[in-house]
Amino acid sequence: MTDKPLSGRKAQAARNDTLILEAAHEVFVANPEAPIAEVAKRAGVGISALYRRYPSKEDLLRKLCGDGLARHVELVQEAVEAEGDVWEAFCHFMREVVAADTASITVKLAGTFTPTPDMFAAGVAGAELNDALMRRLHGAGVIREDIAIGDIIMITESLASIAIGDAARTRGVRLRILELYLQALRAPGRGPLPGTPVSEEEMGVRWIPRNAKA
Amino acid sequence: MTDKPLSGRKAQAARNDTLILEAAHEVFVANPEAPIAEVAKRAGVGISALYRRYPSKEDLLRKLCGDGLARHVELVQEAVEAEGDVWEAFCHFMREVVAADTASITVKLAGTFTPTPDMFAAGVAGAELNDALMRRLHGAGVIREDIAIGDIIMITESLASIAIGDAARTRGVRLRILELYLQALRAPGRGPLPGTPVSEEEMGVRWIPRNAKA
DNA sequence: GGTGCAACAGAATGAATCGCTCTGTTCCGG
DNA sequence: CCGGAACAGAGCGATTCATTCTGTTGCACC
Repeated sequence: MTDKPLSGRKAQAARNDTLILEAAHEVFVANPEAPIAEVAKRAGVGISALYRRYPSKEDLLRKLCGDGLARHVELVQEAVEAEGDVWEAFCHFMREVVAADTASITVKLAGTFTPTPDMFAAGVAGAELNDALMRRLHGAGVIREDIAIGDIIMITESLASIAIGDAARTRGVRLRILELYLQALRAPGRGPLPGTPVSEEEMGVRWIPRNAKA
Repeated sequence: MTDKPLSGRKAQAARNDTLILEAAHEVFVANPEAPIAEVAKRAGVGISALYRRYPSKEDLLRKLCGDGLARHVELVQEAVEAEGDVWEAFCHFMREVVAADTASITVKLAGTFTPTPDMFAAGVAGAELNDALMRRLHGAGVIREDIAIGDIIMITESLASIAIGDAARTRGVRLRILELYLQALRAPGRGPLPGTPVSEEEMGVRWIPRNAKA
């Protein structure tokens, strides 16, 4: 049982695993309502290769969203635990979030499937880490005092909506605009902000599946 | 021929005109692919009331988008011609753009219909006015030097993507985040921006209808 | 009080889309 | 040469939606 060549059908299967996930990510970020056939085409495989792995489209979506969420939680954790300059850790975190496109996936796909308990758990864990991150930033006095976590989330989501040209160009532009945000977020602010930040409950609504009748 | 009461069927018809447009705006901003029946329901009229006014869904979309574009051009013009504080005029302009939701409509609907020559003309006029506005801002030295019009457009579009709670709440949050942007845009910046602004050509692509085969 | 018609509501239609299943094919391991 | 895992993609059935069609209503005018 060597594991280098892993030749033949097995190899193709293993390759297809990641091929499919990558294709699905690209396709569904570009268009959350894309047909499953488009994912297959992008991955260069047949439809049955998809259904062999996931019992239904919803399952694939769930997997994708779960991965995105997990990655996001990972990034927040890193930011919370990072040693050294607190502000730099935050900037790095934000750039990573934009680059990994985790906000795109979670926001655009939210409501297209019924979440699993695991995802709820991850969501809760993420929320707590978010709070920890904010406390850390405020404690160090590096971020404007009137900024709450809801603002940060709105920012990442608004950045995720930017799409122009190909994926690389899109990322470049998002990172450019992100820099504007970062400079604006840094304490002290140049002036007060109107309104109130978005609260946890306001965001939670999005996770209920959009099937119920009016 | 009094024109106050304008009783009976005529009155209802006139009322329906605006009712339908408002409903269509709300519905399509919330979901650009919404069925025409939803617009009818929101407007509280039957489907035939729509088809009496617009030959097809595409025509309605065009009308909506055209109106949004026209309004946008109006706002830019005001900003360019405004007397007094240049920066204040710009801030006012941005707040109006966010409040009027013109970016939402034009971006989300772009590509869902074939544009008319008029719309191209309006687009060109708008682009020129945009440039004039930027020249004015840079001339007065109130905006960061490294900001181009493409950045401003990305900003308005990213703001337009924010949606949470009802329309009023959404607008409040957008205005809040806008304030962050405005503070970041004000000269002098706190640091350089990476990448390059989005160019005119990059944006133009979106207006070609999304029908052609791959 | 009847008549024509503009304006309307909403059901019926026909075309398209899409998730999923099913049939047949390929190619590796033994 | 055989069995079966893995696959490609056509076909099916359900759903969705733009548009059309069939009445219905109420106003203006006689």
